[in-house]
Amino acid sequence: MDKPKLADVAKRAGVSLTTVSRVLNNRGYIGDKTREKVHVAMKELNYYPNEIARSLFIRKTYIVGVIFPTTNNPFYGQLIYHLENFCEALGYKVLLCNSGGREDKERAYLEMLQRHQVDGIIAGAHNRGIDIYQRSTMPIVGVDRYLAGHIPIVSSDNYRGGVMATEHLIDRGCKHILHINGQLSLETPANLRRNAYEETMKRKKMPYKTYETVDDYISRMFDENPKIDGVFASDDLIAACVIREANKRGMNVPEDLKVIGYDGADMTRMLLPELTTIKQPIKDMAEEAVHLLMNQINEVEEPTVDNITLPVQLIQGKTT
Amino acid sequence: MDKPKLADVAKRAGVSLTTVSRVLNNRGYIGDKTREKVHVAMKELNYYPNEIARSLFIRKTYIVGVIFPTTNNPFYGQLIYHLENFCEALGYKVLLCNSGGREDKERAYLEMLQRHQVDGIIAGAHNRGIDIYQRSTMPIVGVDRYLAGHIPIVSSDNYRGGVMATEHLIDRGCKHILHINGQLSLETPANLRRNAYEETMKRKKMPYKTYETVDDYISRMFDENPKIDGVFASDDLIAACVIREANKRGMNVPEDLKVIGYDGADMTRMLLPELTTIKQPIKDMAEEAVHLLMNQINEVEEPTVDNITLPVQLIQGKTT
DNA sequence: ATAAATATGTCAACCGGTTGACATATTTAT
DNA sequence: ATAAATATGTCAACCGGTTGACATATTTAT
Repeated sequence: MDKPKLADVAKRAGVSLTTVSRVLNNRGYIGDKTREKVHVAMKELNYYPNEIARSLFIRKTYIVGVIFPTTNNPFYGQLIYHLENFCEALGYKVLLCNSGGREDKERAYLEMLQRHQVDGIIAGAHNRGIDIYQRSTMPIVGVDRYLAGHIPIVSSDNYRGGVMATEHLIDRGCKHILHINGQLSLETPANLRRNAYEETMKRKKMPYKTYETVDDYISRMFDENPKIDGVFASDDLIAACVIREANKRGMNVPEDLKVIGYDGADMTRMLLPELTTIKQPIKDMAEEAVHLLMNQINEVEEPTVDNITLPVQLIQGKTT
Repeated sequence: MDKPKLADVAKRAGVSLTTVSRVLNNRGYIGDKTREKVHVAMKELNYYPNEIARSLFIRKTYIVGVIFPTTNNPFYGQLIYHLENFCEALGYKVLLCNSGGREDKERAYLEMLQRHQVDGIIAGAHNRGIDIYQRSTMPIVGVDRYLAGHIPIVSSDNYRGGVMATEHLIDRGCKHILHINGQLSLETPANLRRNAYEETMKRKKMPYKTYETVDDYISRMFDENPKIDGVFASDDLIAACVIREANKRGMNVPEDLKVIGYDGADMTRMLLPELTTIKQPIKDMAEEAVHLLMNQINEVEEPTVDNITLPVQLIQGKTT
């Protein structure tokens, strides 16, 4: 009743262990009839080779660890979907880690992944100061996160996106544009959106102010800025909340208030197609991330940390 | 430069392999100073025990395979998030499989998971006729999918939800209510929503018709039913598309057309809070699925297939 | 003072595969 | 006719841990 093993297959097929192994791995000489016999035996026994045993010997698991805050989010959900797809296409499996933004969980996951001998890690969940990233010599790629000096990053052109969003609102006639950003302490390239906003406003000699997503930042923003007529939200979910709050306060979008979001994930665009947003090339980012990781895993040249920045795109909706 | 192994730790700490193993697994007698020495050596070497080797011996991987169409969807994204969380809390890791609705991929994933010796599988991606489910004796739980006779299913009360949605539209005064459903061939408990719709309409002696999500079903629906004034969509994404199309055709929601969706995932409710919907208890479903799986893994009694059905809830928005 | 508990060690077998060395028998090519 | 290629086998070592049996030395409890 135990799982059949290679020895069981060999016995049933009337051949040696080595022969079965040869059939399995397609190496050495094997006659057609023998190969057939082995296959029949495997089928009859419902045999699946034990990858754990194989992994142990070849010292390679073909598993990639993927650490992000959560799959329960249009951006990450889509990114992870594509990451998994690209990995799968190359014969790699994905161990999913939802850090939920908690440093202790991220740390625990990193340790777990090392114990599990994953071949590499793709992460975008960094809470500063996780030294494992520093120490690690394992292949790692960061998505939209600075993890450690030697770890390459894939991100989209956040600065350009920030400029595009801000200039777009200005072009549409907004005079009092505010920005909402995630926590500055996260040290992500996404902070460039904020820099872009602030520098663009400065250049245009317009007043600017950034709110961070803490507590009741949305109602505070409205209360403190009665003349507000434009909001650049650093992601689409925030933009949706801003629109909701504006409506609650009797403001019409886009007449009284123009709102532009950021990310442009598939699901967001399905559910809220009217939202103007800066669309990140999520699929391309996933592809590049997997590509960079594979380069490291297969030790393809590149001793240089080559960060990759992909272009963004303004999607004109009806909220601006 | 190779990864340190248990023998390296033993040598550095000046103890035997057995002693290190005892420290690692907390068995047998170990003195405090010895334990300390071993820990120091592990830290100095940056040693992580090789779980692959351990798994091979104990014949258990603490990995659960999770197969769903995609993480790029509010419902599955949330479900998978919670599944991963509950697994993690119990010391299990998740191998993520996005089948993309393709039978060949699902089949390949199932085989891969068996080779990888996962302790169990949670799946909700079934394209009929995957015999591996039938043959398998491995712990499996289905979420909203009939996989095989002996595989327990977790789902929400789809029939009740269908009745609630339909009666709600009737209560709001709709006379010509249509339903949009996924493919009937999928044999999912979600088909009960359709049954509920059709039976409720029949009971009320009202005309009914169900469209399946193929080709340009939405415009066809509008074209073929000029008097349409209510739509019960079997998920929120479809509902969003219906609303968009209605607006395009100059119909106002909810004045001219009332629309109710299904699922009520977190992200949908953030992006489209005005949508009336039937909310599934996604987190609870995840919890039950993991619970049922653990029962199987740990061979807790229950030879009976106990399917679990959880209650749904109507969320009144502004689209009905 | 002595038995029991504690602390550590050595040794060998095992988990389920892979691989290289070597042997031998049968085909195939020149 | 003979060398090379093909087909299969046996054997042993290995991947990096775990575990049980057994031995011995030191503490602790009665």
